[in-house]
Amino acid sequence: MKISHASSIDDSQEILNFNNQAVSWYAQNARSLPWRAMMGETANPYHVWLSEIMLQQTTVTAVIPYFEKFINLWPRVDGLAAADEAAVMDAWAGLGYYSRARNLHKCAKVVCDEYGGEFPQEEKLLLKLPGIGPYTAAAIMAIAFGQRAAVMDGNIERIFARYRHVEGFLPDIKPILKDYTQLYMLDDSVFDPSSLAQALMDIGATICQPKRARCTECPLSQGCVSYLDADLKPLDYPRKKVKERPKRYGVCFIVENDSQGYLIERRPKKGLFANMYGLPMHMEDDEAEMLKRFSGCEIKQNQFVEHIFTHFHLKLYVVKLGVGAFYDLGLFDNINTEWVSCAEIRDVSLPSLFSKVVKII
DNA sequence: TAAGCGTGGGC
DNA sequence: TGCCCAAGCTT
Repeated sequence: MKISHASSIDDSQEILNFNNQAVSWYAQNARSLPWRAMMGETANPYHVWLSEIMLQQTTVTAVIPYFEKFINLWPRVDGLAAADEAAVMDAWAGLGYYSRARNLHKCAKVVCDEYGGEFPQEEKLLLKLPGIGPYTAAAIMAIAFGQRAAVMDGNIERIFARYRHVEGFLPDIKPILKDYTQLYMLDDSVFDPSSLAQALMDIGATICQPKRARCTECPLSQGCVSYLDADLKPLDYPRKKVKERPKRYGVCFIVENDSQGYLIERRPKKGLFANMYGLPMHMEDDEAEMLKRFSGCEIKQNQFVEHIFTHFHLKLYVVKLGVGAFYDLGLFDNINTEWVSCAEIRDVSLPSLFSKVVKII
């Protein structure tokens, strides 16, 4: 049996079953999360928005402590808008994808300046806000405001790729999967869009997982093509094109000064670790060339940290040297530097890469 | 359009 | 250990 995504998708009874199964399952199995309004509670749009931004490409486990921290520091959006950008960046340190923090702060200001501190209840307007893209706008519409929206995150993509057996590779098949979300996520007079969206995300996170599919526990299995068809395996979908991760090399400089401590850098507003504090560093693609360039500063073969980014693998040598020697390397131009004392450096909010470096000092 | 952008955890 | 992965957005 082979069902193409073009056939028999007008089966309204099947779609109704899908919705019924998902929502009933959610009523019994919803995860309890700090930002989540449970049955009978009213959703807080600020909490929904903040959590959705933090959860972009980030695990629930990692987000929870940061969400709590932000809500304690800034219980409402107007407080966040009034905060210094540096304070927001510092509170975000360690969570990754730092442009999210900048956009979060910008977004809070727009919401306060242009919308009186209330998030607009229109998807078009939400999409214009910094850091809010198609997924997040739809999620806020559904979860915060209970309105129908085609919510499609990685979980929901995966569920529909398996449920409807969509061949082809991500991201090519995204438009097809998007069509399915619009088809299946029914009018809000029939099912609560908030429950439905969160149901699918919980099912994706706990049952229909990327590397494991607990199909016998899945409330959607009775309609799932790649489960029902003996020739298909749910785990094969969605297919993805694999990209290789290049290896890059760098040197990180511990610049000490007896009277003033360590040299740190406020990084540029764009690029890696945008706008965050860091230690002076330099990266290159070729290891031999880089070692040659810095042959003057006695790089030790066993003094390095490794760090895996989404798009490259970094081996970062760590070198101690004095101010004069550092100056002679010619890296000082365009670097926005500050001094911190030896005691303070461990208290500066740093991206995890630099925290690793500080630990081996 | 595709590349750039972090981090910690799971297997 | 090495690789994959998580509630994507921006340029």
